[in-house]
Amino acid sequence: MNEQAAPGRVGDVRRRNLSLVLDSIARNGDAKPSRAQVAAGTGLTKAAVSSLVADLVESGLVSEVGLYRDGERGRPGQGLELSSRRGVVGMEINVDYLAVGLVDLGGSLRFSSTVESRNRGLKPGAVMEKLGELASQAKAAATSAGITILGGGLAVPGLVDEQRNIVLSAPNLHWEHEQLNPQALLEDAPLGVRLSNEANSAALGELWYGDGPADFLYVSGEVGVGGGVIIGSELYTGPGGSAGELGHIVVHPEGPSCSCGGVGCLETFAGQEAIFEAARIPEGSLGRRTELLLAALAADEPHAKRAVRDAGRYLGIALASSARLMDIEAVVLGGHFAVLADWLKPAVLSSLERYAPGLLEPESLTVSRLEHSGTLLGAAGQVIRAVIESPFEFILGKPA
Amino acid sequence: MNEQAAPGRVGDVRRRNLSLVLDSIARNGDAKPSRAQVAAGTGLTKAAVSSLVADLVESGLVSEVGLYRDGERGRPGQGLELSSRRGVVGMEINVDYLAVGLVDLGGSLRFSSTVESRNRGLKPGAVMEKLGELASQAKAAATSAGITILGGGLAVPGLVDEQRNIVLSAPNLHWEHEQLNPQALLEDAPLGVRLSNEANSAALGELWYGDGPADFLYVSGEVGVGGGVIIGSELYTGPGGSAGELGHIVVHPEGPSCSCGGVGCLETFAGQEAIFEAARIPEGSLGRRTELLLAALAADEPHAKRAVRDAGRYLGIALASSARLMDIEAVVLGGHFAVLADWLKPAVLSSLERYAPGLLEPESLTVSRLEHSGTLLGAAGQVIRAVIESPFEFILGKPA
DNA sequence: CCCATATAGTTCAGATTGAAAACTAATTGG
DNA sequence: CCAATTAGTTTTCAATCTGAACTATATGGG
Repeated sequence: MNEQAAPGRVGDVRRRNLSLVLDSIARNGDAKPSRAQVAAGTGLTKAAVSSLVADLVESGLVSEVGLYRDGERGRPGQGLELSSRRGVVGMEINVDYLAVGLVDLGGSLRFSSTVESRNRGLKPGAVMEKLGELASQAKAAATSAGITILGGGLAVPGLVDEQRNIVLSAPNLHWEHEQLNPQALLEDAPLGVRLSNEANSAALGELWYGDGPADFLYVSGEVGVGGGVIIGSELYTGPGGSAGELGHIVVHPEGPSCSCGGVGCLETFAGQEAIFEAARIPEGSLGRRTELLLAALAADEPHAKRAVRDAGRYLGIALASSARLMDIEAVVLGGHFAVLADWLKPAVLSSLERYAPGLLEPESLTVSRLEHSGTLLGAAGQVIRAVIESPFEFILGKPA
Repeated sequence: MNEQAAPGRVGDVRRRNLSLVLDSIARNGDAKPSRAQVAAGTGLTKAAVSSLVADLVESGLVSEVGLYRDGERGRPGQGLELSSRRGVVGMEINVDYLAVGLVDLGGSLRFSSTVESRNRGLKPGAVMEKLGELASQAKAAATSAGITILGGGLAVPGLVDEQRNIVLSAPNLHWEHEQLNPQALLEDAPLGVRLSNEANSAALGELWYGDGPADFLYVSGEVGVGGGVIIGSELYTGPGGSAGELGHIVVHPEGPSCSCGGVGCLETFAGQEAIFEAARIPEGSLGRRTELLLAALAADEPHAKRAVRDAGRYLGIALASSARLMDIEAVVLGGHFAVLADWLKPAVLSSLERYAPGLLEPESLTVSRLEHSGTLLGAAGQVIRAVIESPFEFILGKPA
């Protein structure tokens, strides 16, 4: 007999309802709902909510924050919120910088720090050591703010195997099948450290802490062109975990060869390198080249304008195909594309209009406002969401 | 408070376990498992399975089929199977034919009938009337076989709104926003008739009754080029229900204009019309033109060979992009593409190798063996799956 | 100032359900 | 014919929700 689904036990009902209550409190974070409001919102009885909230408060996930005084009749409720004394550390390794952030359960970024670091070509061990120093800063910040760190999320610009903590391939770091030990960054954290893809984390950050709708494609223009697909408020990673690889969609069958071995991939037209080259920006650091490009654009320099226009045109083709294939109705531009948005967006829109008229509303092509913190928030948020979705498991092994 | 998830009640556990048991019996259809085997397979106790099976037998969904006699020691078990006395009618409207089939809960096609019918341009009412005659045949077949019809599935070659029984757009029938009344085809069926898209149904048929793996893209070459995406053994329809539209992926930015208003869509290279035209097959009925094309290919006629090779090449580009974007690892060719597979497949494979080397194994590009019955089985199967997934709801309003 | 009214939250009986264990049923093999 | 073995049922128990009754704490009119 081949089976997979677990049988339903009576206790599963409580698991689910603990999550439901926690989620309800999380969604209404600003309102600090009372037990009675949670009961109304979830459809559970007051009795059940009381019992569930008691468990959540005891575990430290939820705190009571004083009484209501809204001038209404009746006994005032106890406001509930996700504990601001429990946090998760978001971390990011990128090609030219490292970053950490401390996010409390309510989603507030309580501390963050970024350092420049030329990571391309460095061994994972060296990079992890540098990142460890940043993580220590986050731990110190947590201690002084009285925050217990539950876990961490580490985003890298490449394809990862979350289960086994392996970076399968991060071409822009020149990493190939590298075993990491992210747990070492936060040794005492009961939930450990979760490895994730940078574009996917940024997409999730946009979903949870930005203004991404329930369904959208996040497009990250970094050195490569990555993407994160959000469907029904969930990250879609595909059966093998590598969905959203927008950069290697074929946008011109007679286009140039790509580093992936293919031909005419989007990345050969809209990757950072391709844009800089077409715009005739000389070699240099990424930050410097970006400055030069923006200056050239501002000065109406024809090569620069043309480079960005072409990138936008091919990005539009890729988006048209993606939207058709996956029925995507909104797109959020991030990374390099957010920086270039003023010049890029018109080209993308006119390309969309040419290749898939009427498919995407112009208003549904938006630009991320979170910038780098989006990735940190998303990386940490994945751990926070895991707790919200399975508080029961967390309560069992609770850390005091 | 904005909430969506329903609270977990104690009774939900039984709902879930009823489905689990029914699913276990369905998966092991040929083995006719005993209660004890179901218990072992699901992880439930024998006691729980006994109680659950009693409800399922009483509702008529499951029947006991005699004792085991496998020569082992111990009391023999009662074999269980999905009742072969309950069935669902699958129906299909396509451009040049109508079809119905009677499928029992176990997935056997107990009766089927197809008639040629030039439906393009006909009003939905006229087509539905013709289809009603075929449905009557299915009903008569059910009666004489002692099968109670629970519901039906109707597949059409276009985008549908399942909830409201509207065909939003079926360009090849020249239907645009047509309200149907599929319930009228099977008036007494307690579960009604479910409208669905033809390519999606065919994909599901391939999944449930063919040899499709848990994750694949079904590509249907009919008059248009459609697709059905199966992920984790589920149909992926996208937030708006129109995912899988492979036909309008842009495969050449300077390609011809497409009926969708776009440019360079796959359909302009690999749609039936495009292939016939490039192969210089004269106008005529679809069946006749297909015969001529196959004859020309067999005779090594250069235009025909080139037409199919080009179609394959562009199909390969679309598949490369799709596989990258959605992380798809297997493709099943159906419809026209299955008929042309011998000539088409080499071109698709070499195109894949050029545009996305190593992404898809040649063995994971397969050809459907179900042909037309795949769509019927898939259309009916959706109703069968709905019962398997929610037997509790079915038991409540059970028909005698 | 007091009490009717209203709202928040708790307590407790009742119902549903699966687990576990003991039990009954049916078969094989020595 | 009986021990061993496997299938399936019955019984007891614990978990957990609902619903109703109850307690707690506020507002506001007389």
